[in-house]
Amino acid sequence: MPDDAAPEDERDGATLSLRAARKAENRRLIVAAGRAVFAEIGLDAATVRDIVRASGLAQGSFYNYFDSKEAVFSVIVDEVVTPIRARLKEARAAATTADAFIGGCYRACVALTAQDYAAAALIRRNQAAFRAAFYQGDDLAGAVLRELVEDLEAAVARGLFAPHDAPLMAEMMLSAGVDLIIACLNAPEQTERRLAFLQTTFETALTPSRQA
Amino acid sequence: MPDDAAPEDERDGATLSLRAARKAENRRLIVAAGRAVFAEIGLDAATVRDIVRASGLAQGSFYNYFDSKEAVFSVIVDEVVTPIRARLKEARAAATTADAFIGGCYRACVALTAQDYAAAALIRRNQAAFRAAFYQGDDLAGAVLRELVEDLEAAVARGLFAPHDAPLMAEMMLSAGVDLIIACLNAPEQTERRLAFLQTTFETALTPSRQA
DNA sequence: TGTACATCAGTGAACGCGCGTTCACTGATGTAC
DNA sequence: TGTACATCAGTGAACGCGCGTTCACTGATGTAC
Repeated sequence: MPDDAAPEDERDGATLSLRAARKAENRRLIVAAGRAVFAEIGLDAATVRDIVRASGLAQGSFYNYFDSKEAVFSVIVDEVVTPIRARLKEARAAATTADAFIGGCYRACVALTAQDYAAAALIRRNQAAFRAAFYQGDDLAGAVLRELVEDLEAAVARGLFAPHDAPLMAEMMLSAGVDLIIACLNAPEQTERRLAFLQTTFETALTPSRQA
Repeated sequence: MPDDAAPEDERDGATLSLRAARKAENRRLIVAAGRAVFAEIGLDAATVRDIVRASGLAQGSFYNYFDSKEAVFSVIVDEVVTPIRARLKEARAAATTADAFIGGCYRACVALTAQDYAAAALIRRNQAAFRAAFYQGDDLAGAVLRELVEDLEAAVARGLFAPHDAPLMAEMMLSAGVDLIIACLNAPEQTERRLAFLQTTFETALTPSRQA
């Protein structure tokens, strides 16, 4: 059974041996091929052979790196989610107003769509898998939801938002974020309108007392 | 090519001939089998043979009724969406307060989950397909979104809600409805909490002036 | 440094399998008289 | 009503295909001396 985690052949900071470098490179090829295939036809429809063909390697090589297409997909989900997660945390930590908190989150989503089209297309084509990844609490992707809950509660504590059901609010905001990414990919010209709508709606919902 | 629409062999209200009755019955068997299979393993993973096996018919019979599993799925989507659509329209038409409008919609979603477990499980397992069906504007399923937009705009006109971006609000409410159905299937004990949250949140967002 | 052997990932043909779809045949149902 | 023929949906074996996975073989890389 191959190790599905990142290879750690680089013996303590030394440069990689030729062999280890090749392994790392081939692994990258397979993951990149998986990204392309999953973005185009989705996890369910994709086959191991599709990925192998797209990678340019021989059929048999795949199993030196992964046990299944699902293992590849899981690596890709982590790669896509990690930067989003970082940017979201950052945006909320910097927020001193409700406006900045909400707008920062959604602007980060839009930025992803603009900067990494492939990742956004991947999310669109594998919506259910990404939603599940975001919602399940245990792994890295689930952390996105967990951290949003924490940040919402902290924001309530320091008076940024009115008290509310933070776990459910977080789910709703996250779901709206996924919808936003997909919608902006399908109709980029509506991006600003959507951002404005989300900002107004969640601000109104989260700070009812300040509204007209 | 078989007709994928409902069979109309019943010559103008006369009782069905034996043959036509058998055809109708077999068609029903295939659709019912499709419901079970799609709910369990999803459209993508399902095969024509899975459906045939579940129906009890012979392999070859399938193609007397449908061209593909997708054709079966599309019939099922219509069957599931039609009653939801009717109940939603009804609930909103009867609403004289913002509360009743919002609560009525989501209570209708929950009622579906409670009364037709199979349909809810089908939506959960085929989330992407149902979301797409709800969002695309042309067919029956797309009508759900269209009608919600109309009803929101009418509600604004008669002063029930404050003015807002109705098309985007409708999308968000619909998305939250799908999430609600799935969440209530996964954790029925949270149903009331979720209903209360949606009601509070959307009422606050839609009638900001009346909030504390 | 050079040589000889050990290691290990790459290769692609080959396996068995389940798939979608077809089609000649059957037999029940419908029709004409 | 009864009989003879026409119609048409049901049947399941059979087809070719692409799939996941394996494995004996190769040859480049690494190691020992």
